[in-house]
Amino acid sequence: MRQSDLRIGDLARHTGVGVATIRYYGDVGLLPEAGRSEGGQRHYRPSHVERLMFIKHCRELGFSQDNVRMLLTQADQSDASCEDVARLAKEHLEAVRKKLTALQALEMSLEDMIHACRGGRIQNCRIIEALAANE
Amino acid sequence: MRQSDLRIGDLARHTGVGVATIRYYGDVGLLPEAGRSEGGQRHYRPSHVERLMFIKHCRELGFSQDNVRMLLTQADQSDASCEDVARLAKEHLEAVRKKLTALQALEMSLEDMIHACRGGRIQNCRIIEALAANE
DNA sequence: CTAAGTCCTCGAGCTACTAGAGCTTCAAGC
DNA sequence: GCTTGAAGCTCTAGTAGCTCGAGGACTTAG
Repeated sequence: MRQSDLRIGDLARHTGVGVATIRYYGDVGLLPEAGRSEGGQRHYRPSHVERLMFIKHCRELGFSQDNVRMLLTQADQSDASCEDVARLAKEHLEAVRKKLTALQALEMSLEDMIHACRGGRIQNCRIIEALAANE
Repeated sequence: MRQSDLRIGDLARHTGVGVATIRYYGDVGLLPEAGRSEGGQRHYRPSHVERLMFIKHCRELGFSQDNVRMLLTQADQSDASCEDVARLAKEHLEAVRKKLTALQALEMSLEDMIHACRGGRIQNCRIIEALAANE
């Protein structure tokens, strides 16, 4: 274990990623396997910090694990064109926009339902009616 | 099996809910258990169609299974006040709005990243840079 | 009676973690 | 050197809400 190495808890504090999640990322191959102490405890190099932050940012932006994997692979090929990266990002943006549209529609429906409700009994409740409607 | 009863496939076609999903709703108690033929095949009454449509609408509006369960319970109490229903709907609307806000922020971040990218190599890629950034 | 279509159960798989049980290792203080 | 408490380890299972597949049984038209 070198001076600059971190134990899993330190890495967690440095990055804001939970200990269990870090182990999980190792298991699924997002984060390269850490070195081990004689007792079996993981120790991480500074490169792990960078990589984990990269992963964290990707996840915060909503990229799936598979996409993160691709982005990591790309990030390692410094000579390659960044075409694929841009495409991935654009596709993801498209997906986000679709979700936004869907959510907005949903927001409106809910608003309508709620505004229609004037209190009272279930049997006259507009919300229940709306949910039960055949169309 | 009465004239008006439906087999699971018919119910699926009538409601647009998949066969496996209908069975699943039965298993988890959202949809009351169907009657069975001598050979063990389910047959559904018209009331099942109504209930399933109700569930479908709820799910389309993004209510969780637990919330759907509550809404169903309420819907059955025609004399009860619709207060709880309205509260549930409002809470859900709030949750939807929060998601919307988060997604919009995400959309902007992605847009910024994508606009910053001018093509070229990974080593100069602004997207990768943004993802790798320490802050 | 047969064949095609539909249905049955049971178990596993999906995403991306998260929590807990039961045990071991590490490091600081005495 | 010893103790002790924090932190680490592995493994299993659980979360939400379905979805799919295997292997077999039922149903119904011809």
